Amino acid sequence: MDYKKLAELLFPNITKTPEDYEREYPERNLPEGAVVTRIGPSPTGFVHLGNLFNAIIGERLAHQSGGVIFMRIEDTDTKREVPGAVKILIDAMTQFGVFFDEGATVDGDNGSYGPYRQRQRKDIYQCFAKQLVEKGMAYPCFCTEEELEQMREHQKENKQNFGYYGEYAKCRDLTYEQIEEKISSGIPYVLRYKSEGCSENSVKVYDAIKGDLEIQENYIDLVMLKSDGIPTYHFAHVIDDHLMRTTHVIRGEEWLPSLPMHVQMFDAMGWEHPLYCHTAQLMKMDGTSKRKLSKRKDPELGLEYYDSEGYLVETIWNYMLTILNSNYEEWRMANPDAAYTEFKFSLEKMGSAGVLFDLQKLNNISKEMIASKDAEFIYGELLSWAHKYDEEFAQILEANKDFAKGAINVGRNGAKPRYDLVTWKQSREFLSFYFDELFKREDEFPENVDKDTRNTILTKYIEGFDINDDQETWFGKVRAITEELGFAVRPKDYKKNPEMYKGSVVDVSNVIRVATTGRLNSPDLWEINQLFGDEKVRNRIKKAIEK
RNA sequence: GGCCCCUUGGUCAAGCGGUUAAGACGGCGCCCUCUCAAGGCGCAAUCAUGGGUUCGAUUCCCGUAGGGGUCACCA
Repeated sequence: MDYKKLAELLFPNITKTPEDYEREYPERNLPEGAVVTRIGPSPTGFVHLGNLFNAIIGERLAHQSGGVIFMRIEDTDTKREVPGAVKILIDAMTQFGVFFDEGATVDGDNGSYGPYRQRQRKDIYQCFAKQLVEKGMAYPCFCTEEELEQMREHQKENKQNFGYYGEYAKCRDLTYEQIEEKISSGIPYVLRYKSEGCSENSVKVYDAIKGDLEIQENYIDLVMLKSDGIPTYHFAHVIDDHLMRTTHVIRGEEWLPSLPMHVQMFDAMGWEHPLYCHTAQLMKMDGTSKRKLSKRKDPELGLEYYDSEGYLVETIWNYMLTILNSNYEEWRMANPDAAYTEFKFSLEKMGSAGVLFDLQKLNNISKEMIASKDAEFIYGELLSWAHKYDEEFAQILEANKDFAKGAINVGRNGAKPRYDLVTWKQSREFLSFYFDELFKREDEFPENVDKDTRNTILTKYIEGFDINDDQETWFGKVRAITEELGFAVRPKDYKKNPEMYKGSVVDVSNVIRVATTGRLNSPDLWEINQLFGDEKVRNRIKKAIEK
């Protein structure tokens, strides 16, 4: 077989040579040890946690080493492409704090190793494919979907390994004449790599996360180019990451099974493969077993979820870094105020087992993060969240700017600040009672205080109320009412001798609390009163007194 | 079914041949306390399993089980 002739038949329009591209995309001029990596999302319009997970690893690795991270759009599957997905992708990454040095942008490219959209790289792939055909290492395959389906059925029945290989690789030994005839009669074909591998052999590959891997050699004649001339992931990965001079390939471990194909292809091209970093999958508890997070079942897989719940980007990063690097949490405790960029991220500290996504832990980090911010900042973030998700609340926040900041700050001035706010969505609920527009009685008055007594408490309270009282004086008055009405001033006394009292100061203050805040649980009442001012306090109490 | 990856408390995990097997989240209890949040103190809870190697295995090797992934002209 004259492979040169076959190559010309298959790729008559390809005139550039691999050498041309090697010259066009030279080695990068970067400092020693600089990491070049990328994220390669498909433009499906859905940006999930896994994308962010891997992007964060890449971002840290690249930027802490003086390297480069770029975005390459893997749009080889036209069927799955969603219009506008690139913008969604870039916006999401930007929003979550991942910035790229080069790569695809909304309306083009930025960088000298492009194009960064794989469909635009068709000629490049074909050039290298042509070279492989010339060397007799790739061949056209005319098998139809039905034939392949039958092949799989047959293999299944006979308990053989699935795939296009050996005796099943029917198109492998087609003559030039046969190929020419099929092509001239317009039969579609794919280009397959002619694998010389054998399932008996194994190859060793070092993975920066998993360690030494011993994997079965690839013996399948994988598809390099689909019938439309666009490459499959496998071929595109090899060509792109070589030409774009990627040093680290960070991707999910679902790629592990095809790793043999990739190293085989790199060998075939005569190139060194990049350092592979296969990350563990994000899991979720489902009943009693762990499972991979699923796009359909788990809303928290979509990045959109974290935005709508209202988490700080910083919180997400802190959580991600704690599950990504086992020593991050320790470092964070030692350096509570340091920026995460000061942490030295390392691949060695990454776990290789699947990680269960822990919302409680995330919330804990979020709580602490918000507690460390000042009211001005919190107000700003809360407001921009509200503009996006709850315009009514946004209007209220804007109309009561200083009051809102005061509400945020209740209980946060002392040495032990409150940790009330977890997410913006939750904050909206938590803070709602401060605002008359949103105020409503959410909890019932204490049951052991009858209606008349309750009204008496509230009436006496409002009679003696003076906004200028300091906290001690104010509570002294509550105590006085407590005593006067036959309640125990000290809760312990009531506990010891419940028959001697109607209740305790707890009940009395809870009556006042529910009247003031609509809730049985609230931050310090005196502080709330100070924020409210005389009129508002009196109004709330008056409204609570039932005739 | 083949192949591959993974396995320390409920969760994230430290450990890298000899430890009372860290720490964090969560849970529980106590303290503080007018409620809640926070805080302080404490408690419970882990080496999947069987065989080796070794004076000694959570740690090294092999098997088994369990979990996960993957076997497309999807990535």
